[in-house]
Amino acid sequence: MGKRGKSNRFNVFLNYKLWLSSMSGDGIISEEVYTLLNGIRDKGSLKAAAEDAGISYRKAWGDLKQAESMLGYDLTEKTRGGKKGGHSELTPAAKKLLEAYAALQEKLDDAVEEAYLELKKKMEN
Amino acid sequence: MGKRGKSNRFNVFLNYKLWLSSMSGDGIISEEVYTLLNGIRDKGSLKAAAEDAGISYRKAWGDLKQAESMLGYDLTEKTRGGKKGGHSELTPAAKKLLEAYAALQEKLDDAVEEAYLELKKKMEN
DNA sequence: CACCGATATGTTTATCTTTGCATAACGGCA
DNA sequence: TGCCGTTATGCAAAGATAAACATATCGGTG
Repeated sequence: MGKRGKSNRFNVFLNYKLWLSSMSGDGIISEEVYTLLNGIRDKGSLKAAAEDAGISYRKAWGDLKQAESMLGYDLTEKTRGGKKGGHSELTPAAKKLLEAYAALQEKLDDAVEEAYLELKKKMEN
Repeated sequence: MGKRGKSNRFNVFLNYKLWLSSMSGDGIISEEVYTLLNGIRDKGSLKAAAEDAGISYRKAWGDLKQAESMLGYDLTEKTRGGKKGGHSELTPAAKKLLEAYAALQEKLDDAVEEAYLELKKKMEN
């Protein structure tokens, strides 16, 4: 600590959350869906992706379904039965979305970090 | 519509939400608190600010209290009784926070808008 | 000093979200 | 053909969040 004792540090973090929504406002595509899609790409299974994301399969399935209905096209191609019981994989559209979303997120992470530092500076002076 | 019929418009909006949180993760200062502070500044009353914000007085009061406890200093100076039953006003620290937050929000609004347009372009090509 | 309107706060309801449970379909494989 | 693991989906239970309700306190003012 400085010679004037405790400094007025702004000990608070800035967080943000992104989501896509339909014009009508109902239904969203949250970062959770983004996480799920990543998981599906890596694991080939919605069940595994849900577990990785720490949410119930029931919810993961519902969220994904809603996202697809909102966009108007499928994000996953899923099969039941077969050697491993079934599997899921991303459609080309989903891959495109993931790529675009990753770029968006990176850009916003930077913007938020920058904005936070400015806020902090203002609050600490 | 173009000659090839329906175009693949990306008819989805990008939304975002900001909040400040303590390091420990518990407790947040959401945009709601920002709205409340603005209302208090304009109306001189937490009750009125809560109504304007469309939330219950009970919640507004609790949110504000939590925000103050998180920051470690008061954002409002409140009195009970008196000619108008009581009133609330912002502390200098709160005014500073509001200013800083407004600047932050403007900057991020721009960043999000820009990022959205890029996303849209990528998804529509 | 009784009244008014706002702050202050505990307690109970209501609402919304997520999980959990149950059940079915599917298709390789032993 | 019976078993396995996954997708698919309805429904009830549990948890989280916010609203409502109930008081109490305070200090001008009529």
